[in-house]
Amino acid sequence: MTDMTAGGPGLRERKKAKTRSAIRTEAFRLFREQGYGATTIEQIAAAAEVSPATFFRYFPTKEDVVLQDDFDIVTRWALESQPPELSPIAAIRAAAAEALGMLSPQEIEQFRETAQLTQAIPEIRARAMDEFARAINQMAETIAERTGREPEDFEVRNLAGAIVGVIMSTTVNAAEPTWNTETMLDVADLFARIDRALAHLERGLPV
Amino acid sequence: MTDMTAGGPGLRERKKAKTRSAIRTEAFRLFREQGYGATTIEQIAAAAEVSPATFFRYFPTKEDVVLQDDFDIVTRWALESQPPELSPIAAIRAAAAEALGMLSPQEIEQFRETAQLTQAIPEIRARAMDEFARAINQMAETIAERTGREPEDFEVRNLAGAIVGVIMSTTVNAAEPTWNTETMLDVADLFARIDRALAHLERGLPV
DNA sequence: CTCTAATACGATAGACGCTATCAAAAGATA
DNA sequence: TATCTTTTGATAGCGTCTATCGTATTAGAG
Repeated sequence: MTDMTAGGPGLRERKKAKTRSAIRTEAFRLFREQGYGATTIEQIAAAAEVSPATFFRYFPTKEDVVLQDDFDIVTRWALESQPPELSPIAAIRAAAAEALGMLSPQEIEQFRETAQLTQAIPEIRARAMDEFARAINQMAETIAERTGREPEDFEVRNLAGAIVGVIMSTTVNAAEPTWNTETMLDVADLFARIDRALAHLERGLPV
Repeated sequence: MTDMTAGGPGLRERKKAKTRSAIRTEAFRLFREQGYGATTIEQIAAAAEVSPATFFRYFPTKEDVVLQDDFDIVTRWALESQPPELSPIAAIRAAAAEALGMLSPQEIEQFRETAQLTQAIPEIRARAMDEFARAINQMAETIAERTGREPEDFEVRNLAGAIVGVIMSTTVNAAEPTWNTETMLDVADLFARIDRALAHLERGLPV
């Protein structure tokens, strides 16, 4: 038995991670240069130096190149490490701030580009909204743990829905988006709005 | 000048409505019999006795056959006809109950099938979630009218987000859906849950 | 180092959703 | 009837995605 296995992930895993990263990087570059719709899988595969078939081994659909980020894992971790005496909403606010602080400038840029594509491309936006729905279930589980109630509890799920809802309201654009590709998106500002929305919810949404 | 033009919609419009209805009816029948994914546009077009090209003239995508219902128009109308002294949430609750009452048994059945497909088919569910996002904007406009504030107002949009969020939480399944196609869906029960969720929100979401 | 089993890859073929174009058919107008 | 507009069908084509199969690479054991 050789000793190499103990160290890190094997050679195979490293190559896979490298290929995956290459595909994503090249895809985003092409999206920037030509736009999402005008970029084909064939082009992405060629740029990443893999076959088109290999693309689909790493990402089930074209949309997943954009959407499969690991950010929600970070958020979830940050949320679970909040002190239990905080109220659910307060814990989320603290976790969000913490998660934002943990992102490297590169990751922030990646996040920014993802968010931008999410707003601009209908298919991607739809998929992102679907993940909001799954977020309700996750949120319900977290709230259930903190309050000692069941994740299926109606009021627990309802609170989770309201939290996700107000976060959505900060993400979804108010006016018809004026898609001059110039519309920059400030990640820090987005998080500030989310925090403000949650604070408003905590006060009972007075209008 | 003949008198026929004065009466109702012309022959052209009637044929169009008929074709549209035929496509939808046949599509839903095939979805029931074979499932959504296993049904092709070609089959739907053949069953409705039109060409595949004509299908796309009536519905931009396959998903739209399921999703383009006129229910939200009904809801919107019911909402605007609520007395202005009601709070936004109370008005929505009253409007929902009223809208449900206005549906014929056929329309309820159509609604039921749509909701079922929406939960079962990922692509459709994603599209439906996207319409929830647009619903936030509509809701914000309605709330703005009722409260005399701007639709772009942060707190107005936030309240709209929370309302749509709790409605989502009643729609999205809690547990992993056990998709034995047997899982029936009771429309009246769904509306009851929505009403309960809004009442809970009105009380400030106590847990 | 060699052999074997497991795994990833590339190449190919094909189904399906969807778009574009153009000529034919049907409805409206006079 | 004659003319103009709208709707339709037929055809061709692009791009996403699936399935299959032979090959190459890696892991693990003798």
